[in-house]
Amino acid sequence: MSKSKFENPPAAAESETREPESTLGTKRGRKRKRKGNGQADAEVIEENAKKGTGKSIKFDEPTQHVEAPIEKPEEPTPKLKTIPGPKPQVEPKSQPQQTPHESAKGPKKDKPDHGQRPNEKQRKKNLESRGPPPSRNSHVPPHLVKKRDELLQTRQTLPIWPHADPIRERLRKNNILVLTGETGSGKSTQVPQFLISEPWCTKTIAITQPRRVAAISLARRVAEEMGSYFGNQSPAAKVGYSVRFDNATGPSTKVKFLTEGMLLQEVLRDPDMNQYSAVVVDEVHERSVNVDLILGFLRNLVAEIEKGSSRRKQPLKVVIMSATADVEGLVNFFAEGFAKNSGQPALPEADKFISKCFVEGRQYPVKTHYLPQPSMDWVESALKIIFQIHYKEPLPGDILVFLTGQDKIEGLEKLVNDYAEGMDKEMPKLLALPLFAALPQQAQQRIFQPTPRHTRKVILATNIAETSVTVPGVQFVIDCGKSKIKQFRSRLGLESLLAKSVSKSAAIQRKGRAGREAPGQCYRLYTEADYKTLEERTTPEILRCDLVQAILTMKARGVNDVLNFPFLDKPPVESLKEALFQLLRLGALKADGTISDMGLQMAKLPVTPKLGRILLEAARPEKDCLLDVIDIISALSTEDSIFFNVVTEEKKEAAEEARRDLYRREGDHLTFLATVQQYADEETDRRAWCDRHFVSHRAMQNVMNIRKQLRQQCQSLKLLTPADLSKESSSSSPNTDAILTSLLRGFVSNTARLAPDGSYKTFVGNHTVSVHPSSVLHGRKVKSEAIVFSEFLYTNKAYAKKVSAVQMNWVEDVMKEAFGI
DNA sequence: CTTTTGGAA
Repeated sequence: MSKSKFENPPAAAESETREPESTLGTKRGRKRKRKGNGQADAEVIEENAKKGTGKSIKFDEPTQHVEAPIEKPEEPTPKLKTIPGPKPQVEPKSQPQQTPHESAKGPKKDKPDHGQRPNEKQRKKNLESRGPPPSRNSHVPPHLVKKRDELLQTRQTLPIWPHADPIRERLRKNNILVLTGETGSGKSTQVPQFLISEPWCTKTIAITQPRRVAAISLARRVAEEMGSYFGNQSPAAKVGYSVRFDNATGPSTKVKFLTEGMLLQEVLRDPDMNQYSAVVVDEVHERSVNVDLILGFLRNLVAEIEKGSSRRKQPLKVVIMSATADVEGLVNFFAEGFAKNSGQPALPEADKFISKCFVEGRQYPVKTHYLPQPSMDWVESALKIIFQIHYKEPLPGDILVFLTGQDKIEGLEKLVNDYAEGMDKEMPKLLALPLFAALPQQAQQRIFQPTPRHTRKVILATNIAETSVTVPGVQFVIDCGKSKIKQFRSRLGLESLLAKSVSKSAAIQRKGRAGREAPGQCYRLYTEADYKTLEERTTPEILRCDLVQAILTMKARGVNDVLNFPFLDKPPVESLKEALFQLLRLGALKADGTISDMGLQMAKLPVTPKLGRILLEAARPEKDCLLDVIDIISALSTEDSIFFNVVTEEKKEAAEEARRDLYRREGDHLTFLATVQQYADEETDRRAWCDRHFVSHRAMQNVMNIRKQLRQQCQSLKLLTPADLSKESSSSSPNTDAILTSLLRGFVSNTARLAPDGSYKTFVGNHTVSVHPSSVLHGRKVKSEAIVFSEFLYTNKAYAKKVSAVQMNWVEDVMKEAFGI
């Protein structure tokens, strides 16, 4: 293999065909590549398990009895990972057996690959030099060894395989490696295995993932490839994972996949990351807030170790893995850390400290089509193109349509079905399948069922199909070029959710979805000129979100000077300051800006700072309503909505009737409390209870997991004693005043008063806000003098979501306390 | 009169 290629990403080699994208770290960075199909299957399995559709999942019954005092809680949650799925076999991220020679390279290229991959001879040579994996573990059962040896062949065909030795060499020389690996390169599974027997690798290797399902399925795959036990199957297991609700690591764990949030949580206890010899940060191009924080912490830590000012004396190896070819931003980012050390204003030769590596991926070519004219109505344009494809192109070949949201999806679904009815009976049929996160799990699963004979699937999806779900069998992508984006306006304390044009990198990502299994085509519902005007990158989340949580995370980990934290993209100073004030108002910071005891407690709770503050408030003796508030916070923390969203008028009335005993006149929060408590009290058949009440079983299972975790966490923070839990009886009526005033303490700025014209105006900023139609308070004839709400969201207008009625004097009291007026 | 998508001892 050529050394020069290794050190230099082949930027020059791809000039014309390369779609511009080279500003990660300096400008914007965002997702582009995705997982292999096999992994997607695993994701489906895990997803299925997570959402709890599988009948085999058993949840712990509610704790009416005394719960054993928790020293070391043993597996608080069901073992999702071992649930047998329809296809338990996890495939590698790419399917090399299907791409013998004609695959094109990378989603951004339409032309075939010319000799980037090493030839067979080189590959053989690499194998010889490396030899078969050592089989010193004779106690490992034969079936694991057999599986490992079978998988070895597949591993050797991965594009990353020949890079093994260079990667090892680079990391011996330098502590930091920036690795670009395109879709299907195999980096996530192979890199940890390349490093595990290095001389410096005396401890564990951590690999972070943005999503839980990915962490679990990758860990399972790597265990198989290594011929090792997995997770906590055996104390000898060398591969494990750690995600929320599920820690499967043991004393022998050498390779540990974990979510980004989990690593951050570990940093809280162990800022020097002493348990690790290496940290591999995967999927950096997705630029989640957590990944940005991790990169900042790592840069600080590595620089301190280098300087000798850290308590840690052993080196920490860091591998940054991204799907985008833009290494320079990341290299410069880390080089700055070293430059600061040496007191130099400019970077010394960055290459002396930081290595680079580029690994090609595996993708089939995808042909792009644009509209000749801009379209006013892209739902209609999509409809036309669906049928155009259907008439013109032979089966098989499913169509994936990217739309903005549920309403558009349902609209187009109906249109497709209507027009399909009028088709010639001889024609292949069309099967329209919606796909969005709020869709019940069962309906989501339909995209994985085999296509019926003589039928073409049309999957109508949100951007869930961009990263989270890999839809199989897609040969045609239709991309409307828009997606809904959440943006936080820190000045107004308001979030907006609006459809905006996607970035070029997102458009490329969507297009790539057509080239996973065979050459494909992508129809963009806009003109080529429009494409050229798109932003290069999706704005990183850290520039779009409320920074309160990120800053508390930093403060709790010893970063006091937040304004000088090494951000890959630095948010505006005003937003940072606004978040600092917010934390001060919540009592998480002292006046000098350092973290308070309360702030530390909040940082240890797995909820947003506002919700954490509410829990602490409820624990105060004056309020003494923590258990009830935990129930409410659990319901607020789940991503799925508890109450099914009913469409038709009759169903709406039926739901209203069925939920009558849950609804509370005080508002949504106490309605949640009643729902959680009744669900928890239901001991015979919770699923049936949910069906009767038009409540989402999946959401409630999630709520119960969070509730359990919060109860445990509150115990270890000494907010709850085992005695509290034992004397609990949900028959006693809740102290609603205490609950609502506790909520107010966290949601100080989420309050509004009734104006003479019948509208609500926020206390802070005097903005008009409407009660969201999903609230039980929506459309009330008698309005309360003031409201508190959990979310403040602008869509068609500014809405208050999850709303409770409160007394004016309560609001005034809490404002005095928070603002010190 | 309504809901992009991930994530947390």
